Amino acid sequence: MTRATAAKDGPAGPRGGPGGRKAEPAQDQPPEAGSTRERILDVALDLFIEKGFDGTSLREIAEKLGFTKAALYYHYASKDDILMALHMRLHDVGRDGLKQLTDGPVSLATWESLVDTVLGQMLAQRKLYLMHERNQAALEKLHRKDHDAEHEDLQQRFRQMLADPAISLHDRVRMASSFGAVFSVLFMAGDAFEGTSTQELGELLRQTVHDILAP
Amino acid sequence: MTRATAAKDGPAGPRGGPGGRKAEPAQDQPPEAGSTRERILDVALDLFIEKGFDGTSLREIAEKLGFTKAALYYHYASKDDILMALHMRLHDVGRDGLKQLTDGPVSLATWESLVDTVLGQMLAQRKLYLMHERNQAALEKLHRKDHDAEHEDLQQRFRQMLADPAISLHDRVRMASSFGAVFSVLFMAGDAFEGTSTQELGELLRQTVHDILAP
DNA sequence: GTCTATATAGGGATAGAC
DNA sequence: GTCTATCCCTATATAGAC
Repeated sequence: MTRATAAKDGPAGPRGGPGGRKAEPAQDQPPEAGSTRERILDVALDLFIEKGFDGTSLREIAEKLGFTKAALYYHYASKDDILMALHMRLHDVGRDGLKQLTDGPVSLATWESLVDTVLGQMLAQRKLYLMHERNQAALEKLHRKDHDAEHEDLQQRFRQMLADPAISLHDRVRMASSFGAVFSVLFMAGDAFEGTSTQELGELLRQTVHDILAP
Repeated sequence: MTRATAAKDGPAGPRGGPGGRKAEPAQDQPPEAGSTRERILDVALDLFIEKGFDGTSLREIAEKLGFTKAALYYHYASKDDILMALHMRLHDVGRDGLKQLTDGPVSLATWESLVDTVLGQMLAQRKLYLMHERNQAALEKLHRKDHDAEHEDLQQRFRQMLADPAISLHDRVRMASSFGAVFSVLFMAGDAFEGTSTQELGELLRQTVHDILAP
């Protein structure tokens, strides 16, 4: 395909630090929108969805960007690093949603509002969620290595709540089902709902979620 | 990609068919339960779920079985062949369910009975479905190569119906959601419902599905 | 920041002995 | 049916030039 020549190749200097070279500073800086670093992620995101993480080679990513494999290593220390960066994108998105998660008991009402929040995020960041869904094995492998960083994954928290013995089995099935409703429409239906506006789809799904959780 | 040289259909192993050089049992026979061929699939199934198809090496499979990588090639011509054999297991299971799929119009009632059928199959063949869910990229790649064999996949048929313009958007969302309910409880909830009997889970899910599709 | 060239590892697959 | 040994290829990753 044609390369996305965005005209503005970023300002000089690897601010924040190009992946783990010998002794580079950490890269916790805010990501600049059109930077090469970000463009790499955009391309990788598409390929990881289409061919899977393992099925995608660095050469493919580089070629789509118009340069060679080796150049990627200036921006990311490893292939895993690219996956991790994409994971962090989702992590940032999900942080807001997790804030409303108190440590207290979960009611069907709080669950509904949680699912509503996540639904909004999924509609806005569809590809990011899709990539995660289709590369769970690779992501788990990644997590095993970096067992630092608080693993308050959305997925993990969800599963915890679904296993909460304080909630009746009936309700837990409904909770899981309501999430599955959203998930299947957005990520498993192929292009069956492609022509539908996100707004309309969102409304229909919110209503569905509500009905599933209704007593 | 696999190598381009040499013959593609390596005549290895006890599969019948053209070119099988040894006098071995044909492949279209009923699979013998405890046979090495079946044990290979059992081990591969677990590993493909845990580490993904690409993340699993033939060496790993062989080691779990107590012999070496090369021995696998007596039973299967390639790694893809193993995946395909697992896919066929599911194909066989799904055939019954697809029988009730007429070419006529789909009502919510027929959809419900279809989901009920699939639910039963999923409860009985949980790992097989889970493997498919977690290796969609690899399976799609496989399908591209073998563009023979009628691909009336369950997934494909489902998506077709969900895109049917003769059905209202509202109903199609409900249809997808009902499937997602089943899916999420069985495959996305981790071990949250591990302690629950399949019967009880089945009943709760059938009721949920019914409620989602109810007018 | 990107290139060429290269090191290195691991995987799938084959040949032929037993 | 399984083994050892080997081939070939592709992939990640590194070194150093420009």
